[in-house]
Amino acid sequence: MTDDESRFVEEMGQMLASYGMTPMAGRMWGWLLICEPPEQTAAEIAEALRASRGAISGTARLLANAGMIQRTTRSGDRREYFSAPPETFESFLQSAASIYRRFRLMAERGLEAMADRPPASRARLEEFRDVFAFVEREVPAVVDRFLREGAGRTGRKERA
Amino acid sequence: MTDDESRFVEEMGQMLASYGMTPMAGRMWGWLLICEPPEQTAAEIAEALRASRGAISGTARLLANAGMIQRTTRSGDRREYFSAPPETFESFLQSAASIYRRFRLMAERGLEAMADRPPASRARLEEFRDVFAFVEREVPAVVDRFLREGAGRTGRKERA
DNA sequence: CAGAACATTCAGTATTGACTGAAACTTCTG
DNA sequence: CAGAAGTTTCAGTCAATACTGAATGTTCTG
Repeated sequence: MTDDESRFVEEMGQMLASYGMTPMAGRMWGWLLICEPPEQTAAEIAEALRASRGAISGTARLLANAGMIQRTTRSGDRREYFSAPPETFESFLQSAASIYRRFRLMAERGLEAMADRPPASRARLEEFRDVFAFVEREVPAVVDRFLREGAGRTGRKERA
Repeated sequence: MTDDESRFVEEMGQMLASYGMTPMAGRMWGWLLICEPPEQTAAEIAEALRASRGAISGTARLLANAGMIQRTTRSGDRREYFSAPPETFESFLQSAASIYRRFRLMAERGLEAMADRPPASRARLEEFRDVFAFVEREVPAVVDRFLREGAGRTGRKERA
């Protein structure tokens, strides 16, 4: 790993950490975005990032749950391979969009909590809920539109 | 504050904390979404949340920077009033959308770091950049569309 | 300008939580 | 089935950081 690459990996670590993930999650994702070959074993990643196997294991699960990486296996090989292919960007975006859903649901819980308050008091939270409900509906549509409009432009394989 | 309201405030604290803000930021925002009157002084907030003045001060700046609350003053009153009116939801969304920009910029930094690598190796990051650039462009448009389409529906004052 | 009312800063404390590394577990090979 | 190769779990350590509260700074009033 060159110095520039190492800096990129480290900055990605800080960035994802600033959004509530762990630094290691950012480092691992960053590394999988630039590494060669694109598929790496846990051991390779641990060595590249100079991290423990335990950290890689936990972080891999976190990233996979967020839809940010892919785990693949090969027959006759006990090892697991991790990668961050283009498909994961979209699933990451879609899972990121679920944040809007969480906010809307929170607003609805709040409205239940203040069920017996006058309408004027509730108006703020109702508006809050409406704004987020709208974005929650529209963002997935934006990502889908990229898949259709943008697919050819970047030479990516068309899907579905 | 009723038990239900207190639970809402606390859950909002946990939720924003999970996205990299402080629990206090979430509590304060949550409280400002449901409190009566909608505008509250630092002293009132500190008492409601049973937090120190110092915490309120720092958190208020954080939330104001993120566009999530408004600070207002009144002539002949040294105190500052905090509130979370509907306008702030949109500015919050817009600042949330800037996250896509950060990701795109990060991809571009990464591409610089691997400038002398073969095109096949760079393809992943290029795709990454393209996806996020697309969403970065489109999400503000979604929010704007809400402002136009949704304004009447929720009885909110039309703007601009 | 003195003093009161409020806001901010910051050093210190307590808590949280990220990471390590050894032990336990799983899965494949001969 | 024994052993090897790999992965996951988890108790413990250490660093990061959220919050407190006293001291400092600021702004308005008489």
